[in-house]
Amino acid sequence: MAKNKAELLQGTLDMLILKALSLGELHGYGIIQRIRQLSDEMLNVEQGSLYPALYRIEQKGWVSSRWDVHETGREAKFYKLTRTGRKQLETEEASWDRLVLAIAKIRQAT
Amino acid sequence: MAKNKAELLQGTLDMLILKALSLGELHGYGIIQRIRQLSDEMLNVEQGSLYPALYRIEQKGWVSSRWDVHETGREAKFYKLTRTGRKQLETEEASWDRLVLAIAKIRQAT
DNA sequence: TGGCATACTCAGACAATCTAGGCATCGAAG
DNA sequence: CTTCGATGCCTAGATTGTCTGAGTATGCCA
Repeated sequence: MAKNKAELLQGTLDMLILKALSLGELHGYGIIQRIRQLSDEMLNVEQGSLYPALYRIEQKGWVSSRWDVHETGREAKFYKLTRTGRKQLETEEASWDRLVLAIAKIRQAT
Repeated sequence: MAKNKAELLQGTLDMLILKALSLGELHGYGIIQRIRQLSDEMLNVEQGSLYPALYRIEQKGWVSSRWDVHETGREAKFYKLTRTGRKQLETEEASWDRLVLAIAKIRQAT
């Protein structure tokens, strides 16, 4: 908050990653690009944030990964949403909606 | 996130405190109650979060405080939004709106 | 050949919140 | 009258998540 650079709030990154992967298997670097692009450049995830988050998320079983070569001939680690991950995404989206609603209520108070 | 207890996201607390105080001078304990009440019990700020936050916010000049006795006869420290604090609230609300918008964009992607 | 975008990883710093205590007062219930 | 919950303030420490900044490596293009 308080800066006008695209900043994340703690706790939203997992949801964004899961959402990005819900649109299809992707490698780490691609996740960053997809998030940036989908948010109209408003959100920018740093590599130093993403990879630890991916590791954390994989440990929890929400995504699975495999090394592969993509069309450009380069190697990359591809991440895929698991069934648990999809459920988790729904949970996090619901939490997010609740939070947004709660804050909206407070904001409209006079 | 991920728990269904009322949880805060880092970065939102300052905004909530400032918003609560924008409705009128109030003491610490009252801020907690006001936030809980306005959010329909969805948001619950812990004392251990609030008081350090108030201290931080006062250092930044966004609120001023004074000890006083309220109608019940008890002493309490009353906090009041400063002019800078009011500006800060606007800034934070704008940031929040941007974030909500950005995440909404990502969420609606198919 | 150099530089840029791509791609992964790790170490360390930092900030904000939470847990879990401490202290004190007041009113109501037993 | 004493105990207990609600009110009210404060602090220490742990935890967590994100960031900065660094390193490594590949492929492409000028």
